[in-house]
Amino acid sequence: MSKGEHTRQSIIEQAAPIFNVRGYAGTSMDDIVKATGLSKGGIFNHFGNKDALALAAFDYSVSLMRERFRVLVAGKRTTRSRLEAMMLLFQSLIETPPVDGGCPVLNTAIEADDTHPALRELALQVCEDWRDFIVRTVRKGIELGNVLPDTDPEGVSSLMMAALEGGVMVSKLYNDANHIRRAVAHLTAYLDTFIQKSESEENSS
Amino acid sequence: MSKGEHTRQSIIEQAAPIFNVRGYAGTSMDDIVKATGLSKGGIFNHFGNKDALALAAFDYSVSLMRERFRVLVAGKRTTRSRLEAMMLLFQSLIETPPVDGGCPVLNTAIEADDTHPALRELALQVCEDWRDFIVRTVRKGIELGNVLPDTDPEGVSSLMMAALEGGVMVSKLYNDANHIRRAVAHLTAYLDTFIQKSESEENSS
Amino acid sequence: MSKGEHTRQSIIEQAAPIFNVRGYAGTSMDDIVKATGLSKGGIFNHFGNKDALALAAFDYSVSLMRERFRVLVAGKRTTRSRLEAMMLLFQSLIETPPVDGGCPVLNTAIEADDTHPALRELALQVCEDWRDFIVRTVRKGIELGNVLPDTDPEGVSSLMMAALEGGVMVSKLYNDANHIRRAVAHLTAYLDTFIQKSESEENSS
Amino acid sequence: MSKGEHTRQSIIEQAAPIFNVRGYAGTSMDDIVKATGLSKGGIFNHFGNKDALALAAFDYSVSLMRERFRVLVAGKRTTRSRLEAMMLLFQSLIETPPVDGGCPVLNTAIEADDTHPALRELALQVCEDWRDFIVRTVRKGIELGNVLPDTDPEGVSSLMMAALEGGVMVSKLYNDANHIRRAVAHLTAYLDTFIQKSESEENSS
DNA sequence: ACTGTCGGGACATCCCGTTAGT
DNA sequence: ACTAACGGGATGTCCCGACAGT
Repeated sequence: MSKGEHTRQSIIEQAAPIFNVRGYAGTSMDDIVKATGLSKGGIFNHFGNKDALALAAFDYSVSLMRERFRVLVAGKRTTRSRLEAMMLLFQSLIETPPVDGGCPVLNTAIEADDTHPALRELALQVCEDWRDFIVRTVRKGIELGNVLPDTDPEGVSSLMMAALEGGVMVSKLYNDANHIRRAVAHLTAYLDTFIQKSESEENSS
Repeated sequence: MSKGEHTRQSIIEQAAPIFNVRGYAGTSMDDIVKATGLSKGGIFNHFGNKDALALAAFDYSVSLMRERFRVLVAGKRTTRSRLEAMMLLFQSLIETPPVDGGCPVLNTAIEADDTHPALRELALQVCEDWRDFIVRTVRKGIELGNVLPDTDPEGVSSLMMAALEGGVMVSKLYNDANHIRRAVAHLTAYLDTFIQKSESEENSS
Repeated sequence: MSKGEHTRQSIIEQAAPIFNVRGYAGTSMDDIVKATGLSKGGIFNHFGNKDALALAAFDYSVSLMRERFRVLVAGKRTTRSRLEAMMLLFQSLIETPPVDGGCPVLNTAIEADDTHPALRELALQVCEDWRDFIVRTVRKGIELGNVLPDTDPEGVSSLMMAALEGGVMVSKLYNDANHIRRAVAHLTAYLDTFIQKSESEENSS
Repeated sequence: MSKGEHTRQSIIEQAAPIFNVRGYAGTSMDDIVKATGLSKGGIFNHFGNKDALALAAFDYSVSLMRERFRVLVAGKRTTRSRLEAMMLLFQSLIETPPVDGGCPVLNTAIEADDTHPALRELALQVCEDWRDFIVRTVRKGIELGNVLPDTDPEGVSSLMMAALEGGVMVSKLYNDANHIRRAVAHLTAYLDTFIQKSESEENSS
């Protein structure tokens, strides 16, 4: 990585938590200047404007979540364990946050949905990835016969995303991890209502 | 209502959706000036600063939700119907929004939790009221024998708040009411797992 | 005094120390509103604008000094005692201030001399009255033979005014009455250099 | 001097007389903007806020007086000539002002003593320097035997500062240099009452 | 005579982005 | 690639004064 790219990456890494905590409108370029120690020009060299930086920072925050998810889901083959990995991802957002400020998708969706199309689009994309993961996992379970055939994958994914993102919001508001934990506990129990108890690793190869 | 109070109320009513859509940091006093047609001096006469106006606007947005909830819960005596009223409240936020911009508690919690203690406190208060309603409703059901005695009221309330607020967020992000509807559908089914089927109005008098 | 006049006077009395402490530019009409408990309109009823109030307040502050001087000089017939009364007036400004903020003439002269002709004129008028008192007192002493005939009344008055106003300034800056006391002590000794020791009351009738 | 420093210095030099004439509260940043031709952003780049600029402007005005005093006192070894240099400094403030608006210490002390601790402190510091010069000069004279041993250095310094600052005020108010001249004339004569007539240069080496 | 309400503009400060210079 | 310096405009707040109503 060239020196310039290194600087660029460093800016992103330092900007990400700031945007995630204060929001797009609540963050000024000067905040980034102070955090990075660079000058204004130095930052604008890498990002044409505040928007471009915010987008990159969002991407970075999301990449931290993706990486964490990759680890959590590694080796998980069963429907249940894969869906549980997703739950643990969100629970870990509260318990051992990869970025300050909670879930970037949640934060960005809430701030940007009516005001900032570009950011909104990004958040939507990530959310869609997660929903897609759930939908595909459930579908595959159905195909494999581990999941009750009349299970609605869309219903499961909507519920999970809602309960997990909502759990993050409530836990952050109360500063109490129990809320997300209870949501996860419920979802875990919920899995049993449509996943066969006999499911085992060999099912999914 | 005196003329001044009328103006004040009018400012609040016009400011509420603006704050709810753009957020606190994303809303400028000039936005309010333009929306109300008043001058800056005229607005600062009623609200000492932006904070005071934002707080009042939040209160107003919440009052609209409270009023809607009051209607939804009116005459509802059973545990199930009362909890369903709460779900319908959030579902209606998407289907027939009382204020533009989604749930003010969600929006405010997300923006303010790390940056604006006064707003955060207000959001927390409202969230606590809702949680309290759920907890008390479940407890009463247990006392009356309609609800399975080992049901955890805190667990129910955390799950419901998470799934409903999260459902609002996801539905707004996708601009698709189906997500909150699916969350509500699940919760409705979930009620059956701890509420006696035989529950009827005469139980709670 | 009618009710209106009473209110007017009350406003003046409460505005005077505020203007004297914070200066004309540093005082806002809202400061006066807060201090009086009246509304803005109530004040503008009595004073067409901020200027008019400031002028009246200055006059009032000066009147307090005049009254105090009247008491100090009462019955004083000799050249020395009359000049000493003037010194005690300024010393008392520090030791037992009739208005907060020091000498209104000094304050107003400093702030207004280059910026506010009306206020400047007022301050100049009062200063001239004091100088005039000194000049006439010395002249009369010369006429009566108590004061050395080659004494320069203008010189005495310029020195006294300078040393007294300057003494007030230095004492206020240091918050230490000793500076004005030392200036007065010097002036008192200075009087002996041109006033006959044998001067006694019968000289001035 | 770098370009930035040059600009900064230029701002100070143009701001100093404005602050000295109109006072801190009476001067707006726009006044500075107009005087310098710079934009607001350009000025705030060099001074974080109005206070910082006012402080720097005060320092600059004082530095002009210090430089003038340095010239006046250069080569002056006798008690009398050194004290006379101080008098001439203040007299020159009226006759050939280094900054518009009179003595910055006087102006600042009057405006700031009850309202602006930082400015007050600065003014006090400078005043203390001057007083200290007088006290030390007189003390040295006593040690050298040129000054009457029972002379009170504190008394001399308080009187001189009072008469000189007060003289500046009166002369500015009347727009007539005679007042400060008369005060200086008196002080000059006053020196003879405690300084030996035979004092000559060889006394102080 | 006094209050309540409001307009219009000023004020200090912040903010995004650009440019010259190295 | 990075800094220093700056412009131009927006932002929250203050401030003087006006006016309607009582």
